[in-house]
Amino acid sequence: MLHDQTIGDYAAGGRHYPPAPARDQPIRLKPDETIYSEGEHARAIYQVETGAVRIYRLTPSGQRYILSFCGKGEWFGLETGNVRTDFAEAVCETSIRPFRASQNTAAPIDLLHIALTNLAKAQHKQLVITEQSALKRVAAFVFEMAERHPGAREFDMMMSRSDIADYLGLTVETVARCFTKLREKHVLCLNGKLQRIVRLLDRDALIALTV
Amino acid sequence: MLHDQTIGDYAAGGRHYPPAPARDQPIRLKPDETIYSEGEHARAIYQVETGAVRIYRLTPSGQRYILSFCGKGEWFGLETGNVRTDFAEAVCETSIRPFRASQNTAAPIDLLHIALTNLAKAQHKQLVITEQSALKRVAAFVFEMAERHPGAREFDMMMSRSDIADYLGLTVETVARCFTKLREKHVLCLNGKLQRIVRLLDRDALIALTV
DNA sequence: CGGGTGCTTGACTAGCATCAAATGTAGTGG
DNA sequence: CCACTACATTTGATGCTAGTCAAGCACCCG
Repeated sequence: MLHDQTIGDYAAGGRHYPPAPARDQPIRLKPDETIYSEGEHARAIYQVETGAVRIYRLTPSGQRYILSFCGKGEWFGLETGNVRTDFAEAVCETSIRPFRASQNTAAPIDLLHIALTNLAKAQHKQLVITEQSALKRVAAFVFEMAERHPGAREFDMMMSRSDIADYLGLTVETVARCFTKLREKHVLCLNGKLQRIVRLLDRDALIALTV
Repeated sequence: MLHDQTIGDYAAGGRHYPPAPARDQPIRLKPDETIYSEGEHARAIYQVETGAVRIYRLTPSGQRYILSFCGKGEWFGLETGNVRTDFAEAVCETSIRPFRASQNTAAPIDLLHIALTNLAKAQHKQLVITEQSALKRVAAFVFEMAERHPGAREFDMMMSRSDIADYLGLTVETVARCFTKLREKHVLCLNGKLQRIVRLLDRDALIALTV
């Protein structure tokens, strides 16, 4: 009976064929609702169906640092051990699907592929962050968000300025200033009461900024 | 015959039981010798036996960014696809052991565990880098190096100042200034003609700096 | 001795954090 | 309908940190 086996267990002893998941019911979440917290026992991994999730840690000094945002189709919650090392929260109205380690039913989840994808994301983020200049980082962020809405004239970032700041290692003020710079350069427009709806005016200029 | 299968192949199609490795002969490397380069076909993963390896990328502007240093026992070279996305070089006299995907012989390699370990490393590094203040970053780096030599009075970092700078997203000058500050604070001594041999004087003070 | 390399130090500057305040929008209650 | 609060974003003024440019030092080797 594998039902109580945790994700961490087969991450640690991954010599075994990954147990097939039992497809659980999707979970609907309100904005800022917690999915799991640091220190908890890791029982499942998740796939985002709609909306977005933020994965973050709190430093000893209480500062929040957002490791990643997960959008539609992306996986999160895979840990090295069987204890959560970070927090997961819904950014907005979100629906996620949990997968637990249980008896073989359907096709097994490709945990290795998920881990490698997340690793590639984390490495790319390292480059973005150290690639100093606040404007570059914000441009890279906007580009990343735009890639999630291919072909759309406009899209909603959904994250607050402080989410973006904690993601990019900047302050809220600096992020706001960068957005106004991007507007002044006619790279994008911001709409919506919270100015989170982006309309890209000059995609090439945006890309040029991230280089 | 799986002999020509690449790492990327079973990373992408990882639903299969990881092929058991053929234990290849160790490779001895001189300082700065290349192990693989961006764009090459990924044929093997490696484990460090002695010495150290730097994994890095070059930005479009030609800047080097070091993603990680791999020390004794650590694995590198596992890619999402079958093409190298980064460079690997020996930092110093180094011996590594390659593992190729070939017919089942010995125990299979736990690729998932390797991927998750590297992911955890990458995430930790994100925190270190965004945790502003050059001194904190350098302190965290020294601590990381010290952890690789538990119980040793002294140890050789082996990396040059510019390696450290490219790893932490700082400049050589800033790194040097931080080391002198650490000396002034009597946290450590530096010995050797290249000032790369560290003697920790106040481990607690070092840890306090990284918080 | 001269040149090369890697580390350190100094002077100056640009860019981001910090502190503070203004703006805009929505919601509440009189 | 308007005053008032609450919240997120934006803007402004100022200081500090790390980057930049430049020079100096220590060591090694031909």
